[in-house]
Amino acid sequence: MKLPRMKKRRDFLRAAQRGKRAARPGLVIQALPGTGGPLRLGFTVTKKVGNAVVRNRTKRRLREAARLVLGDSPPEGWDIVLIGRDETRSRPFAQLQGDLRGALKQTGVAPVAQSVAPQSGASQSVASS
RNA sequence: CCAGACGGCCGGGCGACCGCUGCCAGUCCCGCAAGGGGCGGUGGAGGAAAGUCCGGGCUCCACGGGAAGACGGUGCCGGUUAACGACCGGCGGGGGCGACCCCAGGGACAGUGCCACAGAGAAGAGACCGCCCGAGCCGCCGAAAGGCGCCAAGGGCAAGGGUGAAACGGUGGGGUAAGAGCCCACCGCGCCCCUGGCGACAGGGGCGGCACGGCAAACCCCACCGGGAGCAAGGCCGAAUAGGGAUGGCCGGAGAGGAUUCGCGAGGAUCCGUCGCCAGGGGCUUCCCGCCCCGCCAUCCGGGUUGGCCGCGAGAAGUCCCUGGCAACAGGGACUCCAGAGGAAUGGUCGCCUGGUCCGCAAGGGCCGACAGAACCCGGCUUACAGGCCGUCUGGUAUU
Repeated sequence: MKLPRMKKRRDFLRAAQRGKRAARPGLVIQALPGTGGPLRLGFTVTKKVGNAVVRNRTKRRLREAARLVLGDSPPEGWDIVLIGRDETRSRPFAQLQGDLRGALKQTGVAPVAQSVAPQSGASQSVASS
C-alpha cells in the first residue's frame, strides 16, 4: 500500500524540533510520536548533498528503503522524516535498509515484523496506540 | 596510413523481480451515491530538460488627442522567418601552404572629451642626440693673404638615432649648405567620372601634393525597433463571514452678512450670496488640454485563506518522400500521436554483456559509467559534456 506523505513545511519543522533523532551512516531520522493519525513520511535532501540529479537519486533510495521496511504494516501515530546524506547515494542497499531499521529501533518506533531481510532480533511487537 | 578542416548523429545495451504515475477497455470487490481499489494493456526526461540572454504564442492589466522627452535595444548588403539580436548567401578586413576559420563591420569636417608610462613633442605638435651655415675666442702652420683644428653666440633643417600602442603618408630618384611633396614615378589617401552589380562593393580613368592620427566598447549624432506584468498569468467550484466590488441615480463645502417667512421667544425653514476663506489627495510615463476616482442613496454579486478542478499539450509538431531554391527555407503528399508531476512520478535491487582505468606473467579480480532532471508551450542563443559513429574535403606519405 502507499504510505501517506508529509507535505507542509510546518510538519517538517515540528518533527525537527520535537521529534527524536537518530543518525546512521546512510541517513538521519527525525521521528515525532503521538500524532494521532496514520504514519506519515517525509524526505529531506539539502543542496549540500549535490545537484538536482543527485538529490533525486538520494530521495528515491530513501523512499524505496522505507517502502520495503515499513510498507507492509506501518505503525500508526508517527511522523517520520528521513534526511539524506552523502553516503546515502553509495551505501550498499542492504546496509541502507539496516541503517533505517536500526534508527527506527533507536527512536522507539516499533520495528516491523515482515521485513525483507528476516535475520536478527526484530521483535514481533506490533505498534498499537 | 598520418596530420587536419567542416557538417551530421549517438550519448551505454539486454533480462528478471519489486514499485510510482498518466491514459484505455473489460471484469471483480468496497460504497446509498459521488467515487475508490485489484487484475490486464499501453505511454513515461534532455541534447542541452540547464543559464534565463533575445524573439513569439497564450493570459490579465493599461490603451482619449497632440507634441516632446527619457529609457532600453539593434547597426555592411541581400534574402529566410510568425518574429528576432537567430539563420542562409554575399561584400569588406584579418589569419592559415590549404580545406577553412575569425570580426561590436553606421558616423571622428555636428559637437564635447580622452590618448597613461616613456618621450623634445600626443593633434594644426615638437628638437634630446643629430645634420648644415656660422659672428667670434683660442691654438697650430704661414712673411702675408690665408688655411686647418677645438670651442661657440645666433640661425636653418627634420633625413638618421632614440621614446612609444600610435610621431602629422611609404619606397626609390632628383634636388639642396643640410633638408623638406620642394619636384618626379609607383603605392596609399581624398574627390569626380565611367563600367559591372538589386546592393554592400569591385574594376578602370582623371584630378588633388596630402589636407582628414587613434578611441564612438567615453559621451554623443543618425536610422530603425520597443506599452506593462507574467501560468504563483488567468478562470471555475464548494464550505464559512462584511471591512470588498459592479451597475444606476444625486451632489462643490462651509462662514460672516442680507431678504422673505414661521414662532410670544430661544430659534427654525427657503432664497440670495457682488464680501473674504477653503477648493485637497490620487490615477492616466512627462507636459498641455481632457478624463476618471475619493461623498450619499438604491439594486446586485460575494473577499482573504484553504481544498479541488480547468488552463495542460494535435502543435509555427514529428517521420519518410516529391517539387522549387546555391542555401536558410517554402510548397505539396502519405503516415504517426509522442511525458504531464504537484514536498513534485518517470524508479529500486540484482545478473549478463559492453566501454574506460588499475592490479596481475597469466587465468582473473577491484573500481568507475560524461554533463546533467521536464514544470504553460514553441523558435533561437549561450554555457557544460566521458566516450563513440558516419560523411565530405585539405595537406603530406606510400603504392600503382
